[in-house]
Amino acid sequence: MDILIVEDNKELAGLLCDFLRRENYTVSVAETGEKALSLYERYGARLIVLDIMLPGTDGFGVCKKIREESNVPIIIVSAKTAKEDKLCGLDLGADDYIEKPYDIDIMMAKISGIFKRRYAVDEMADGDIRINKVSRTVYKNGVPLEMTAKEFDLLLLLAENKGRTLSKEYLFGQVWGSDSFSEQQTLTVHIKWLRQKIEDDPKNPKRILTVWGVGYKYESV
Amino acid sequence: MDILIVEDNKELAGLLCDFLRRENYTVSVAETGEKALSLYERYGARLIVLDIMLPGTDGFGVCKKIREESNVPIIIVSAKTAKEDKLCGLDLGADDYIEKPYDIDIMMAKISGIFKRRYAVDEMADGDIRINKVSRTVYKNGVPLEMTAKEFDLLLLLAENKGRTLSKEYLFGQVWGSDSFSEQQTLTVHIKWLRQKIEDDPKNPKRILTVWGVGYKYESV
DNA sequence: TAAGGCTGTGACAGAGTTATAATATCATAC
DNA sequence: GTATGATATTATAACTCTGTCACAGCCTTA
Repeated sequence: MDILIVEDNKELAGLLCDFLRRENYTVSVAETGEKALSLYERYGARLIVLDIMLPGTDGFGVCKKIREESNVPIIIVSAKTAKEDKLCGLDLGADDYIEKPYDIDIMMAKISGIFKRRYAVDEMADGDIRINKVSRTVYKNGVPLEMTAKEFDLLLLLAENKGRTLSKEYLFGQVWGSDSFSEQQTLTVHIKWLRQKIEDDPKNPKRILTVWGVGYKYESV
Repeated sequence: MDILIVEDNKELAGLLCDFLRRENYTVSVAETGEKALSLYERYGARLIVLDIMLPGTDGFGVCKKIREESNVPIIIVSAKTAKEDKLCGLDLGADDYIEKPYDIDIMMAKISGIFKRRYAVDEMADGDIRINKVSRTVYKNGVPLEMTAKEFDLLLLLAENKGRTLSKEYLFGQVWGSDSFSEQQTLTVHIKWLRQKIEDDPKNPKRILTVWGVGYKYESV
């Protein structure tokens, strides 16, 4: 499981849950401290969003318990805004202390940031293609593809501009870092190699499309 | 170096610096983005406290540059309180975004928390490899491996950035503490020695992988 | 439909990068 | 001062990447 939300306000929990699932995280919700601990015991989590005011064991207690055995990132969320409460939460080992009500975009950004840094995931996905910028690996249906430096740069540039036609001059300038564009062929050859690696049928490219007389564009399958 | 403060307001920087030194952190202050980057390149840091409004390259630029090659914790501190600025900072990979003026106790708690979670971990484990930072020993399937200082530093750096491709320049800068990078070969030779110790089959490395034209990365088996 | 320009393909060689082994230098402890 | 181990350097080998070319095939336009 990716994220465990500990929150007794069902509406709030549901909202965050929806946003997270939309970003493809797997999420569970616990409404009491006890449930949170047992869920964490059984299934673990890669991040915990923890409310302080809970029936039964409160958030501080949950935080303390979890920290006894794990460094899993914990974001405390609370309507308690007193400095003492924040210090208490931080001392107990929470990674962050966010005041209620919070902005959902900020929360999402913090969560995604923790995942990126902690689990080294900075990926863009498009259909069965997944491009991991941090490790510079490309996956197709989960299978890693060996990419050379130039191939990776070229693919990333195209994929980040999905649907947009990029001129050959532009592509060359960005990837080769030069405006000379001496050899037109160089680019077409690299495009060919790229297609051989990521297209199902390199002869009939579906992802990296030629735009005649202009350049190339990346499209979803 | 433990903490790099990037802040052009000398008074503010001095204050934080004093508090931190009282807690026995080693601290440096950079007053511009450029200085920050060159200091980080040369000496590294275990945490960066980064102001946004700086003369020259602003904090966002510094953050971006650093994130291109490192997961070092970054706390952004700024008088800019707009949601967009916060999102921008978080998107660039900052661990936290603290508004100015901030409470020094909260800041100290956050810093100490980051150090505890991130560095006060005596051991890190990854599959059958266990790295003990205190004794500077590496275990493979419980069997201790003799590591030289350089080998250990290199392995730890790679392992702490698991999944992230680290450039040769960065690796050299961090382990050899120099930006000269005079001798490319030095690094490759040490990589080879490392592989001989921790890879099952040093000829077919599965943990320390070459990223052609870029550098190396550590991956779980 | 034919011509001309644009793109795709396969092969190859050279450039550049990395791996390896051997040797030299340095620091440290004895 | 010597022995030892760690580290740096060097030379060479092995390998991968990249750019180039020639030619084939395709698209567009007249």
